[in-house]
Amino acid sequence: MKKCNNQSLGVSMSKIRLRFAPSPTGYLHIGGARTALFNWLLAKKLGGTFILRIEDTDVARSTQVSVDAILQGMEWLGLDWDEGPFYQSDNFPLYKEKVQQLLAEGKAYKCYCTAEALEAKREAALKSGGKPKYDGTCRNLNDTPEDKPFVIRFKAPLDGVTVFNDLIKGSISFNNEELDDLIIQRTDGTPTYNFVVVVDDASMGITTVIRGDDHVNNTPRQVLLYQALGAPVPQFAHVPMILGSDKARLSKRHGATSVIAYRDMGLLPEAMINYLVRLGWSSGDEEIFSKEELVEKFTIEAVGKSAGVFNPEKLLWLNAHYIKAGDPERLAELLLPFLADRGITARPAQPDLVNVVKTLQERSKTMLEMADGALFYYKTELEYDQEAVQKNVKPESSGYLKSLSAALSTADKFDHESIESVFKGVCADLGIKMGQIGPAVRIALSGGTVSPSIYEVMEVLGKEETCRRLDLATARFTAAQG
RNA sequence: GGUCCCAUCGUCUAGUGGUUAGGACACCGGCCUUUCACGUCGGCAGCAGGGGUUCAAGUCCCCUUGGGAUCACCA
Repeated sequence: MKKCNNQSLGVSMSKIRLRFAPSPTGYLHIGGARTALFNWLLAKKLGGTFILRIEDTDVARSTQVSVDAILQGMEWLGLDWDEGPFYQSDNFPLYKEKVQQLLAEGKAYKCYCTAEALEAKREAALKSGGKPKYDGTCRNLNDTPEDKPFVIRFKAPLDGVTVFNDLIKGSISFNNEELDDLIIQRTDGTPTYNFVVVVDDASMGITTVIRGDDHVNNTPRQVLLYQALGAPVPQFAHVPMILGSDKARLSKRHGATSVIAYRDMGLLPEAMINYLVRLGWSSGDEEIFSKEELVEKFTIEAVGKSAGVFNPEKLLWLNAHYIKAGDPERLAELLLPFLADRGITARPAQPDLVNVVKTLQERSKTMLEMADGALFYYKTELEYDQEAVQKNVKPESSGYLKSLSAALSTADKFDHESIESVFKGVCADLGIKMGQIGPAVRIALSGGTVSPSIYEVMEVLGKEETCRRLDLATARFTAAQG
């Protein structure tokens, strides 16, 4: 067992509390899933608490559909939470109270500037090369026009430096003069994001905030807010972004970005977890990690600082690995919906799906591929690949198939070994080599030139069905050759 | 543009002053083989550039370049 460093020891002793706080304005995407995973892993590793909080203060953009999609994504990945889901929309009274507190303490003020005026000033500043920050017009207003609409701004310090030690990126500092007086309550009385996050993280006792890189610039404002509220400042860990192959931020252009879309493409959740964690984190030269191993080995300090490019090929490789290593019974269950999409709506009795899966595990990169590969087993009437027939079926093929079928039908056992020995016996009797009969047999059994091993297919199909397909092909090949 | 962050093969990464710069995906070739795969063996390929510090720099410092994030009454 490795020694803990002081930092993680300190965290674990104070019972770490983490949260994942997505906003319900879309599905759970790759980046969010990884952030959730890192939170989950650290909570599990340190015996802490993982909280799910839905950031729905933007009532206009938040939807229940998105909430459901996020929950579904979390569930698929197996990222369960200890508390929540909490909804920020349930906490409006608390935010109101905290705003009043800051107002009473002179740490916030009412601002009567209109959005239009602000926008104009911002544009002017930008045009003249200045900074587009709030100019502080209402900061020291004496006469307050009570009848006009207003927002409430946080009175940020004008000078000094705000520093925080990021668990991933190290020390990050900002000059306070770069920060302006951010709005904490809108004209309509609803609170804004930066304020709400702080109030919630403080009231929920969050000790460590793991979130996307895109929040680093918000962090100094939030630190200031914690201080103004008299709350302890949590530790921060900003995980780098995930980029597309063009090094631009991952988006729809780069293919599916919802984790559920990957499920529908035939990915296994353990492959997704494994891929996501390795994108930005590593443990020596290891590539394959079970969740249990991750819980044991993961540390937030080992997460890399730089953005990573999403690589679908590697994801696919991991998926192929987990399919190969997976439990056939479970894979059979997971295969059902993909078969249903292909017209096999009920779980077929014959041939046994688990046996079918076993023949396909080593040759499927996705469950979707596996479903495609499984189809021929369940077709009563195969369509032969014409090109394959032309190339591989010779005038003598029908005779070979007939002999094979006859020999097979008298076999007392029908396992891999006995099938092989009968097969070889037939070849010897006919004085031919495997290559002279193999392709035609494969077409007879599967309809094409690509399938699992012939012996395996025969075994799974069973004697009766094997002979039926062989006989059927004999007839059809004969007919085709006239 | 301001601010903040980042920089090892095409990609994900190991590396914490002394290494023939390691692994993985992808790619290429050999082997295995009744097909497709799996597997296996081998190959290609990298420290962005420039200055320092040091006996010694991928590793420390500075600059340049490049990339990203962010500058809302969104989150």
